[in-house]
Amino acid sequence: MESDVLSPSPTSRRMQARIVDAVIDTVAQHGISGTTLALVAQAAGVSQGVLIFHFRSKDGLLAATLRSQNAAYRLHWQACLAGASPLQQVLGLIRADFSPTVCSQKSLAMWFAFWGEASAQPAFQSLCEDAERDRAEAMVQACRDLVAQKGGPDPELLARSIDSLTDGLWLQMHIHGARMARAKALQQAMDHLRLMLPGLAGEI
Amino acid sequence: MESDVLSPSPTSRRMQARIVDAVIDTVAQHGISGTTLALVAQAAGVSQGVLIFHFRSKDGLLAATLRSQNAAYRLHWQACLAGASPLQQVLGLIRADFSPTVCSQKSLAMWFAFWGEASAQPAFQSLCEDAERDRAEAMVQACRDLVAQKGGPDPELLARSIDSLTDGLWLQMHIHGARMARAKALQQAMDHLRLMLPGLAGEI
DNA sequence: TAGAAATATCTGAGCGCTGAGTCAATTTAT
DNA sequence: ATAAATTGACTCAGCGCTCAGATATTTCTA
Repeated sequence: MESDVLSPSPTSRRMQARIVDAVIDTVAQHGISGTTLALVAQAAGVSQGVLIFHFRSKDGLLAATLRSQNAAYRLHWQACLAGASPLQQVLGLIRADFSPTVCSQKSLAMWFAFWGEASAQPAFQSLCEDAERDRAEAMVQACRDLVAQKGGPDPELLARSIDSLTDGLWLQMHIHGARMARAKALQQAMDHLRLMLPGLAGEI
Repeated sequence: MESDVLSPSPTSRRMQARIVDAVIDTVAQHGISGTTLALVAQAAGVSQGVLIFHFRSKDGLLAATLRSQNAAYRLHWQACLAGASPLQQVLGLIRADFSPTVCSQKSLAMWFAFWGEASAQPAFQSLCEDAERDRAEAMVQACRDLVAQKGGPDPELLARSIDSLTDGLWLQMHIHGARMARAKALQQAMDHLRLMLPGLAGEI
């Protein structure tokens, strides 16, 4: 049986997760061009052969890692939606993007590494695209509900502004490292939101 | 004589510029991990040896390319400042980020390729950092002047919001390719600016 | 239930190939 | 004439990936 996404035994699943973690560490530290099977195997504490056994090729390994992180990211922001008020949904989506899990130095380095290679690897491109699009739709929906309830600017403009802002803050956190800390970025995002929703300043 | 940045003869300078152009094309198309001396040499129409002769190593070649693009970017936005009113400066800085030269698909692909490798290559990191910082300072100054003259929110918040927004739009243009076109991104940035400066909506 | 057979997982030495960098020879500029 | 610039064949370290065999896990049988 092919050891792809389908039918992984528990043993296999655990090993694959361990390898994916090692890929993230390695990519974050060495970039994609510096990531070799030897380094990943060493980081995971296994032999090189097992990487190919589970993922067929280096590209398969990278794609699986990207899919895995996509899924984790999605679960993370979706958790903020259920049963929350529109305002809480918007705030939750923003906070989710600045939570320690999602935007650690390591995580950012990994995302940017993949984004950097996306134009060269169409497979990466579409995976990256999907992740962002679903989340953007959720933000538009939350903003529509919020504006319908409490007033404010055009909800689509608001949603896209928030998305662009958080993306931009990610870029700055990545480039400036410790000089643009997570807390500072979140603060900035919230200040910005207050500016765009002056009527709700008290509630933010 | 070392053929570094110092003392390039006209012949040398022309060849180096030609090689740097080839690097940009190659990196944009194949990513940094897919960029080889052979590909760059082919794109430039020269032999591999000459790349090493002028830039010592592949890393030297990439670093020189990044420096060159940094300088071009800086010249480009600085041209919008001289003798312009504060509002025109702010608008000019924004427009500069969305001009065809600066944010073509190729250019974006190159920047993201380098940003992706920045965490692995400290040399890239600091080069990327410098470029953004100077431009951010110019934006803060322009916003201070603008707010002093025409009123508005806290100028530093305004400046950082604009910077984050444009960075985020770059990310979206890069990831979504044709689906987030340059004109649309610029439109979005301007809509956003009107939202933050309602008093100046008529002038934007 | 024990234990054998079958399958799934894992190892690590090794293979073929590619890519960065060298260098002696040649061409071009001063 | 001298130095600078360029070539392209070459080296060799290191890469992705293979594979024969070892080990663990599951399934079958009595």
